[in-house]
Amino acid sequence: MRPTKRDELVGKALKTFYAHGFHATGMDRLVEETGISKTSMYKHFRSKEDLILAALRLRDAQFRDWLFHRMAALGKTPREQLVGLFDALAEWFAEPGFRGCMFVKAASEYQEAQDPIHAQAAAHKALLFEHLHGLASEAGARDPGLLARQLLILKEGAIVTAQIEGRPEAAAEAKAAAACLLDAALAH
Amino acid sequence: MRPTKRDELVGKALKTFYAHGFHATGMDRLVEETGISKTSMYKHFRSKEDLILAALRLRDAQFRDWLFHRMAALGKTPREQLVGLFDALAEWFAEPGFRGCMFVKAASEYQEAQDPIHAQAAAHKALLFEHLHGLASEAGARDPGLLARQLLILKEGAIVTAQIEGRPEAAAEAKAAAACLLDAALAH
DNA sequence: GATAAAGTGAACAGATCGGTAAACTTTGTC
DNA sequence: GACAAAGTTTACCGATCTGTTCACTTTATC
Repeated sequence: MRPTKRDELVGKALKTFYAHGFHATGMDRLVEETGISKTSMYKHFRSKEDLILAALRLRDAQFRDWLFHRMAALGKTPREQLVGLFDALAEWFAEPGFRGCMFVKAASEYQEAQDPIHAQAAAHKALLFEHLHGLASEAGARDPGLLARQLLILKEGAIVTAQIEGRPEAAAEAKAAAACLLDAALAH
Repeated sequence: MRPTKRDELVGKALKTFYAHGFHATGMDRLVEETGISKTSMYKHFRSKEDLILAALRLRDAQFRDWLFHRMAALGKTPREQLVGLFDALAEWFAEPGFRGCMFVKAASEYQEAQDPIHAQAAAHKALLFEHLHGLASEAGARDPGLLARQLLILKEGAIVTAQIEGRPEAAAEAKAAAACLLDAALAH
């Protein structure tokens, strides 16, 4: 099973949505940038919303896969992995195409919590929490749920800061804050 | 000098942009919701972009005014004021119309750093930093710049988290993390 | 009470929006 | 090599987008 046109479409749509936003990207622009006919697009997806949802699913899979593997590579112990989260962020911020978190943008443009697009963004964040919660438990944190949530707050804050202010150093600042939290949560 | 039509327009445009987003809000919708004629709008502002910029200026003034006064009321010492930031956030998150940070949304929809809208969002964040930097200095922090940046990262993360996941508790979680950072930065 | 500023409604550009229709061509499979 | 699936081009639909034009009415001021 080679990559189908459908996969190609979703992949390129993801890039375009990420680079220019959802409302700002029209279907005609996707035709130009992907070289795929509009008729073909609407054979795969009933609506623009469906295409956006597919793009977000792909992004979720790609991002979690990348992040969790990077964290595992950057640290042996659970604690080192949690710190590694912020080293991974630093690598991401340094990439030329970095534009912030796609799910924050999605939830930003589709604000109603009932909206499927917003819901999918929230689901992505929930999956990140699960992973960090597991690591915090393994690390022996006093309150692993709280620690995971606080680390995720630092993560979201660093991403937003890096994007708006163009300050990739936010990753290092968040990392230092995370170390402080870990010291307090893992003291015994 | 009573409130002019212009101020009324900017105020109502601000609410509509905040509730529904920038690209998703057309000028015709603003005509409906404000009751102000389109002709009149374009007499005050040459373009939609100019109106957005005016709305963001108003938001910046309103938000900083509210936040800094709330922080001052919630704490006497500089340290208490910095903690109060997160109590103020909790109050904001509990408001019915809470939709996250307007400037994050603006920078999200207008991603190019050169874009005037994006630049204005960044300017707002810089003003927040200035204020916190001053307080951190007064509090006697070892590295007041770093502390201010870390507290702002917590603030941005809490806002994004509260909005996407609908979890206003993020304010309290960020507050606990901030207390940990303050303990470490102010130890002598 | 005349005058000018400010605001109004309605119609209209020209472009773009999401989405569809019909007729045709490529591609892979048995 | 027949046949179906998948993809193509082209034109089109009605709605909406930002922005303009024009003729008219309200409002405040001296």
